[in-house]
Parts: sequence; structure tokens; C-alpha cells
Amino acid sequence: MANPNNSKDKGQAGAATEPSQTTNFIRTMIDEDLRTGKHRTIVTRFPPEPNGYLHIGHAKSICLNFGLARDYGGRCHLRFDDTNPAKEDMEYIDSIKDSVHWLGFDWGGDLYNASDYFGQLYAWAEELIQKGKAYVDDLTAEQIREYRGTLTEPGTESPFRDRSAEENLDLFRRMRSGEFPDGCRVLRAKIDMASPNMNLRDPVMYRILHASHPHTGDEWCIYPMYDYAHGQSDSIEGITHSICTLEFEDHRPLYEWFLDALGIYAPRQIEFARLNLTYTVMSKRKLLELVREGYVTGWDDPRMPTIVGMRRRGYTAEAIRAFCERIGVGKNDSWIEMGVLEDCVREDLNQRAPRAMAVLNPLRMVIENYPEGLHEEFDALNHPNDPSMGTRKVPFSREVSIEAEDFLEDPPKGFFRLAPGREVRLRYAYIVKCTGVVKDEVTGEIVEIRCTYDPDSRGGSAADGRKVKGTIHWVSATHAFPAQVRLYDRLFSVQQPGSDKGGADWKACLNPDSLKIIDTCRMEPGLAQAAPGSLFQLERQGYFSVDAKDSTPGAPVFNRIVTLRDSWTKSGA
RNA sequence: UGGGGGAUCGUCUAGCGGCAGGACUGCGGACUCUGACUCCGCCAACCAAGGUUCGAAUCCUUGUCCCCCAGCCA
Repeated sequence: MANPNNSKDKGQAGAATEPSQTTNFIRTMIDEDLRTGKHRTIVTRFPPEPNGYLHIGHAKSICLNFGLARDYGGRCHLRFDDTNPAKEDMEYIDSIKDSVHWLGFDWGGDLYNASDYFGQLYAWAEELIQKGKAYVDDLTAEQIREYRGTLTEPGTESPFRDRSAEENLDLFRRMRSGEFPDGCRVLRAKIDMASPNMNLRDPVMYRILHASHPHTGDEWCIYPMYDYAHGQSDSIEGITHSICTLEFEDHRPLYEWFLDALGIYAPRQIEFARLNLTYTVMSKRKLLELVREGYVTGWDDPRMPTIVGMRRRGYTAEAIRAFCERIGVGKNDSWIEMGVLEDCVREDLNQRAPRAMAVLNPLRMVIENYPEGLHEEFDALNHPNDPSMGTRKVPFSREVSIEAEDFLEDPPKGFFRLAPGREVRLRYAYIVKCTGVVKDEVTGEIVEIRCTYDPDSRGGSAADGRKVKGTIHWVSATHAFPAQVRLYDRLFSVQQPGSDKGGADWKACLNPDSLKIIDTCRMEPGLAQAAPGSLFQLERQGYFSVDAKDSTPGAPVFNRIVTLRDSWTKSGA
């Protein structure tokens, strides 16, 4: 079968995403800056730290920043905020680039690293020292914390705060030359130890770290803190609108202090609320913990909210973009319901996924009046609402497998599938009537359904025009092939597993049924050749993808992306 | 008790002194060879109290609640 997953086939460089249809407070601010002539064009940036894999929360930021650049005809830079070599890795850098591209965005030639500016940042640090605005502090990390004061009490000044510019410069240069061990001294901005804003109580600018950096190798043994590097990096790149999350709101005065002290261009920083999604966690620390401790199989486990995980599960870039567009941007702490994301994938997959039939939990059905040894083929629509997707042949024979839950010996009111004496349509095939049930003599379990078929209903429609309410999917027992299906469900069983603060409780909320592996599934023959990564709707079940990692030629493994809406089981039956 | 933010249907989000709109969810119905899709309809909100105004979600005052900040993390 053809692979309809064309999201991966679009050229990366030319990937075009659709313009936003809605406005938000950031766009209002940009409109204002453009209207007043403050800027003629805009430059945004997506600045990840390469210390983990991107997740759906990053996707929100990516869609926001690249989307703004797209809609205003500006640019969006990809910049790695790689100021802490102790935590960063090339593996993450590659993965992040790949995920941004996969999502459909392109930074063109604007790929940067904070580490590109280490030289400039260092020169500026010397400048601040010379201006008496920075000093080398010999206090230990512990002491610095004690001297910082508390939220309600001012801090106290370090005894090293008033060293001369000459002494500071000498010490700082010796820090840089590797004369001192890690942690023995830091460079601090001389601002105000009594500031009500903790960020302004002489923040650390540089620390000694004898670590090899993914980009600069062993060139440096002192590294700038994020707070010292970020604002200037934006400034150097001429970022017009520096969009970040809420927790950096009270860092803004610090960024502005550095920019002002240096007398360089100041971008406008705008903060928005980060994404929270129900039934999952979003913090890198927690995701890393799930990976390290084996609660999931890796960063790309289909249950992870990571881009690589969602991609492997079968989410399309289009669906994720639609989601980011739909949830909007604001400053309220909010929790988006998982149902919104699920609706976005269904909406996208409903259009693009060809249909197929597979029986997850097979129950044998024998059609008593169907000739032994006879095989027929029926034409099935690949998409009921899109004739351009064509048809396929599905083989039929005397013995078929149907979904166990489609038969009930004693059906409740409103159940219109199969039951003793009742008729049901085998999709695209025949109308059959249940004539009996065969049970295991010891367990009493139903092992087989006996039916007769109506030869005049070939293709599924009764010659006499009678209505048959129920239509069920099936596979020919003699033609079907077995395949593994992985039924994924929400990773956590509570809505806000991440809201319990630093507690360890969150892992107790993991959903024990987030993955059910079924090896007894029977699929229609055509599915055997399904390409890795391809997407299908298994009729009446849900949307599935062929796992790109564990499938082998002729033996596809199916991941359930999301179920179909189901107003029957939901009705409580 | 310091500083910085935020409060609009169940959940998100528009609104910028002039009819509180949209999406998701929920409920009801139509259609149906997927109990899917699609279509139609319904339920559902301005944190509170004052004030300004012909008119307030919007402006002012006071209060309440929630989030963030005391890393040599970002």
C-alpha cells in the first residue's frame, strides 16, 4: 500500500506551513511596533538548550516563533543556548535540528550558538570589570547562597565586592587561563544586594568549569551563565522580539541592566505561558527520569510527549502544528486537555489515512452455507469520502475472524452488532445471520460463531432492500496474517501528574495500561507490505502507524495513535 | 511579610468603552456499509465589591485567589 504520510516527503528547506488564523497579545505588540515604525521587519528566535529532546511544549514555542517570522515576513533564528557543557551534548543538538525540520520549519542560514559569542561575551565581561560593574568573588557557592538573603530580607555584600578593577581583571584573566579549579571563584555583576528582585542581587556571570564543550572543545574553562549570555546573544543577532516563557519575566530587568551597562541594542522581551498537557509531564528532568529509569523505552517511546516520540507514534507534523495553533498563546497558567491534541490528530488523519481492516481480538466465525474452498474478493474503498484514494481487493472465505466484542450472546438494548438470531453486515462482503454459538466445554468461553450468509447481499447490500443496522469489520481467516499491535494510551492516569511539585509521587500516577501489546491480531493481507511510518485507519478501531523502528519487511508492527471517537461505549453500554 | 505576573463557559482562547465570539469537551438530533466522518441544535463564562460613564470584561479603587523568584541550571 502507498505511504500517505507525505509530511516526511516535503522538502525541508522549502517546507511551507500555513499562516495563523488567529491573533494573540504578542501579535498585537508586534503590530504596534511595526505601526509606530520601531521596526520595519521582525526577527525572532527559538533558543533551546541542547540538554534534552524537544517536546510538545517546545513545539508550541517553535510554532510561535517561526510562525511569527512566517506571517510577518521576517526571520526566525535557531540558536542553541549552549552555556553549560556539563549538561549538553551533540546528540541533543542533532535531534533538535531534526525535530524543528520535521515540524515543518526552517531557519535557513540563521543557525547560531551562544558559544559563537563566547569571545565577545568575554570581552564585554572585561569591559564591565573595567567600568567597576563586575567583580571576582572568592566566596564558596554555599556562602554566596547565604549572602543572597531571602525573599523578604536583603542580602549582604561579599567582602570581595570592592576589589579594584585591576585586581578583578587580573583574577578574571587567571580564571580564564585555567589557573583555578572548578568552583573556586566566580565573576559577579555588581548590582544591588538589597534588590527586591533576587536576580539583581549580584548575579553570577561566569563560573569555572573545566569541561569540554560540544562546539568550543577545550578552548574555555570558564563559561558564561545563561543570564549573562542570553540578552547579549539576542542583541548581537538583532532579535526584535525575544519571546520566552513566564519564569523569565523577572530576569528581564537583569538582561536590560547588562545591555544598558554595555550600551548595546536591546530587543523587546515578551513572555508567554508554557504549555501544560493533561495526563503527561513536560519537564525535561521528569522525562529524562522516565527514560533513565526504564519506565519508557527511550526518548522516542510512543508514549512520550517528545517530538520524536509523537512522531514515532504516528502524530503528523500537521496535527501538531494545528494543535499549537488551536491552543493559542497567553499568560495564564493553563492546562490543555489531552482531548484537544487527540482531536487534532483525528482531524488530520481522517483525511489522509487510508482505511484497512484488522481484527485485534479475533473470534472465529464459520459461515455454514458458504461453499468450502471457495474464495472471493471484494472491492473495498480506501477512503469512504475520498474516491481519489482508490479501492483495494479483500479476500473472503468460509471462515472469517471478527472482533470478539462485536458478538454478544445476550445483547443490551441498543446493541446492533451480532447476537444469536440477528443479522449484521460484514463490511464490503455479505450480510450474515447468527445461527449458533460454540463454547468451550470446560470454560464455557465462546470459541466460535456459526452463521449463514445471504448470497443475494454480495458487496454488502441486501437484494430485497432490507436495512441492516450493524456493520462490522472482519478478515478472512485463511488469508489474514498475524501482526503485533501496540495499543498506546495516556502515560499517566491522573490529569496533572506534574503538579505535585518536587515530590516523587508523580511516578506513582503512571498509567499501568499505557501500553498493551497484542500478538494475536489478524490483518487483511494487503497490510503485510505496509511501509514503515505509514498511517492507516483500522476501521472502527482507530488510527495506527507502522512502527518505523521495530517493523521488519513483511512483518509490520502497528502503533495505535489514537482511537476513533466512540459514542457507543461512551454511552455506558 | 519582598519583588514579578495572572484571573472570561468544564478546558483553552478572542475582546482593547458599544450585542461576551470561536475551539475542544458534554448533551440532543439528522445521515451512515466505520456506533467513524459530516451536518444541525443545545448547555455553558467576564474572581468579588465599590466607583467613573448614557453604556464597563475593558477605565479607576479596594479586596480575594493562583503562579513564578532565594542554582556556580536554563
